[in-house]
This record gives sequence, structure tokens and C-alpha cells, in this order.
Amino acid sequence: MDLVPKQEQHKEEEEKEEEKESMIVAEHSNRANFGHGGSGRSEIKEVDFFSTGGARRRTDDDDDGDGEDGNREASGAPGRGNTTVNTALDLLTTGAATPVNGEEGTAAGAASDQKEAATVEGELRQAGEENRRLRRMLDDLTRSYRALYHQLIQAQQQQQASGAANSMLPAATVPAGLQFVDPCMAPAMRAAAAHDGGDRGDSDGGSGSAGEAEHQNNGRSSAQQDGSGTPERDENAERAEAPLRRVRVSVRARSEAPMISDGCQWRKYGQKMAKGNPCPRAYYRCTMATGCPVRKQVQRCAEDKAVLITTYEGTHSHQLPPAAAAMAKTTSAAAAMFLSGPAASRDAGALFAGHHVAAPAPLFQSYPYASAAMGATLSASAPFPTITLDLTHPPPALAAGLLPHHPPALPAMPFLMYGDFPAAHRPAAAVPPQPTTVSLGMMDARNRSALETMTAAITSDPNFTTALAAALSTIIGGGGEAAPRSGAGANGDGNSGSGGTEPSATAAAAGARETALHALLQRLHDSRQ
DNA sequence: CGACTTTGACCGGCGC
DNA sequence: GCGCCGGTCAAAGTCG
Repeated sequence: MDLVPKQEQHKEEEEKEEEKESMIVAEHSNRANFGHGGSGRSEIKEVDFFSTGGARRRTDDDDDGDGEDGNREASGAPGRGNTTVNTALDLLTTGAATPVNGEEGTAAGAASDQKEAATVEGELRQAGEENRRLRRMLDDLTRSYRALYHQLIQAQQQQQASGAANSMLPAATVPAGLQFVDPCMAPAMRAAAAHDGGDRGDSDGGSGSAGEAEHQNNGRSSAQQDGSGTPERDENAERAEAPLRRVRVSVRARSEAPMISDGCQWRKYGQKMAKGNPCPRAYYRCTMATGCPVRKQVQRCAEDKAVLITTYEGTHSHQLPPAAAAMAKTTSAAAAMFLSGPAASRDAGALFAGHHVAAPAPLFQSYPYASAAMGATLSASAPFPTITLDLTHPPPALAAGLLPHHPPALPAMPFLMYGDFPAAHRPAAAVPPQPTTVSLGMMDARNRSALETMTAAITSDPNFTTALAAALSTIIGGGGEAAPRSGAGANGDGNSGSGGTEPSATAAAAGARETALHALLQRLHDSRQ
């Protein structure tokens, strides 16, 4: 709560507005959707550049100047297709200007114009070829990326299979924290199903996942399976399971705005002074659909007030707007990669939270890249398991010079592969009712490299914070799977024919992972003693 | 007038 | 049992 009266505050803001204009422009992409007052309304507008740019770039095979829109929208994303855009614009301009000159010219002028036109035409053709070449490169990168991810998924599935068959890891030995996963997710799924009434493609499409969650629930979900789950009922169920359900994802990012924009509509319903922090904590709930259970808390960091901490909790019971969904798609892969588990897209928060509750340090010893690259930490002291993604520092990989450069095309990669990201690649039956084994896959060199590349690419995007927020709000409880699924529908790409695999290498990797997994579980178990 | 924010009250969990 | 604290509710105020 500000001590300054609102009107006075408003005046001050108006006065400051002009001086700040230049600053605002600099951070416009973040700021435009922000603000408490009626913030929700206008927020949706700005966000969909990821999808538009990415989708277009992927779907448009012809050079029809489509890059113009996509890149205008993507102005916040440095290096993404700038070449294409600028080239197109220049060419169009030049081409348009040519006939005008030609019309008014004398004979000599006409000759020179003709020559000029020929030159321009040549340049145009050259640029067109360049465009096509770049698109091919982009396609290649996308293909190889999909193949790589496919291999990762397969390896993890193998690991799950072996893990399930391995009697060394009975459920009884699983650290309690790890068991957070299913209760966390099942209510969320149920909530989504209840709110959607099953008319949503995503819900049906995700029946496998929901089914997994319900199976994992060991019959607790049977009450919901009768299809009579009303929102009130779900709410009760959620409250009953609150201690287990509450898994949060927190994003720390530097921002002067009162709230980071994530493409969703939020309504403030409370504000409290939290202990140990002079800055108030604001509570928002998603208002994009009546009864959407997603909530978020926004608070400034006590140590550094420039750092905005946004904490998401819950599962959207509705489809995200294209803008938010697109960004969710964009970043959910990054987060999923960070979480590095086949179920990560579905219940990333739950998985990590469970691990963390058990033993954070051993976890991150085993997850050096995930934790380091994304600046992620897990809070044990929090009342609920909380993943914290610290975006206030450059990823270590970048800082250490591991990724001294990343081609401009790379940032587009994550945006292009979501059509077939996690859900599509994850057969429902492949996810065992033992989430404990799911997310512990160790990253091999290739995956590490991919992760670092993605991290570098994504975090270099000034809109990453915004995008990540959108992703997290969906990842936390099923949105992460909804987004890619919807993305598959929107992009029409599906996952058909994704690359081949290397069985032997995969099996070896799975074996190594399993060994490491066992060691890790043992340490988790020991740490709880 | 409806939607939203503000803000004090209320509730439940948790530690002592 | 009591008090603290985080989270939510809901009435009142604000705004467009």
C-alpha cells in the first residue's frame, strides 16, 4: 500500500510521464502491459510476437514478405530474422520507387532507370535467394533440434521403464517430497477438466496425462472420475490437499513495472505486508475464465527493490489467449528443458519441488547444468515447494563464456519446436505412476549443449521474463502441456516423423542415468533421515 | 454502472 | 491454548 494518496500519486505519475518517456520506450516491451489499474485489460495485446514470428517463419515457405509483420512484432527479440525483415522492407521500398522514377524520366533518364531497375531486380532476386537459404538453415536447425529432443525423450522413457521395473526403488522408499507430484497435479487436472466440462480439445487430448495423474492418485481421484466435479467441489478437494498440491514457481526478474506481463488477465484481490520485507505483496487471481484457480503473488525483493518476484500457483482452467499460449509454448520448452524430465512439461514444479524438499544440494550437484544455466534454485524454507528462476543474472554459461556467441537464428529454435514438444512426445502409458523417477534423468553432453544453447538464446531475449512468466503459469499445473498441445494444433505441425534415435547410445545413456538416479535417490533418502 | 483496486477483517496453519 | 503469519474475503472506494 502506498502512503501517497492515489490522486496525488496519479498527478506525480503524469508529471513524470514525460520525463520518463524515453526510458519507457527502452523498456516498453515489458512495461506496456503492466500496471495495476485496469492492467489486465490491455495486457493481452502485446504478447504474441513469439508465436506469430515463430509460426510464420515455420509455416511460410514462400517469400511473400510475410516477415514484415512477424518482425515488427518481434522487435523485442534481437537478431531474430532481422535480416529477412530489413531486406524485405528495403526491397519493397526500392522496387516501388523504381517505376515512379521511370515514368517521369527523359530518354536518358529512362535508360538509366532501366539499368537501375535491372540492378534492383538482381538485388531482389539475390535477397530472395538469401531468404530461402536462411529459411532452409532455419528448417535444418529446427529439424535437428526436434531430433535431438526426440532422442532425449526416448532416453528418458527408457529410463522410466527400467526404473519402474527396478524393484530397488519401491514406492515406500521414495522420499516423501517426491510424492508431491501426483497430488499436486491431479487436482489441477481435475480442476481443469471440471471447468472445461470436457469440451476443450486440450482436456481430451490430455486425457492420457490426466489419467496418469489420476492413477498416481491411487483412487483418490475416483471421486472426480464420476464427472460430477463442480468447481466448488474441486475447490474443496484442493483445499483438502492443499499442503500437497501447493507447488509454486517463482520468477525473479529485474523490472520497474509493478507486475510482469504474461498475457493473462489478473485481478488483484489482496495485498499484505509480508514479514521481513518492506514491500507489500500483492495477490492476483486469473480472471480470464470464471473459476480459474491460478493465482500469483507479486512482490519486490527486500534486498534489491529492482527485482520483482512473481510467484505462480495453480492451473489455468481455460485456454490461454494466443498471445499467452504462444509465449508459454515458447518458454515452456526452456523450462521443461531446465527441468529435464519427460513429465516436466506437465508437472515441472511438482517434480522439482519434491526433489527439493528432500535434498536440494544433492539435486543440484546432479543437475549442474539445469540449475546453473537457468539460475534456478529451490526453496526449502518456503511454506510450499517453490521453484525459483532467477533471471536477474545472466546464465553462468554465458557469463563463463561457454557460449560466446549464438547465431541470430538460434533464438528462434525453441519457438519452432513446440508443436511437438512434450505432450506429443510422451505416450500416456510411458509415464509411470512413479514420478520420482521421471525427472531425474541426467543430461548427457548433447542435451547439456542444447540446454545451454537454448538458455543462452532465450535469456538473451529481452522478453524472456515476460514469456517465461506466461510459460510458468501454464507449466505449473498442466498448462505446460496444454500449451504445447494447443501449439501443435495451432501450428498444425504435430510430431509426426520426428527424427530417428540411436538405440545403443540411448540405452547406455539410460543406464548411466539410472545409476545416477539410484545414487541420487539414496542421497535424497539419506538426507531425510 | 460495472469492473477493478484498496484495505481491514477473518480464517487456518504452524510454532512455541 | 495462544499468538504470529500468510492467504483470502468482502465491503467500500475509485475509475472509465
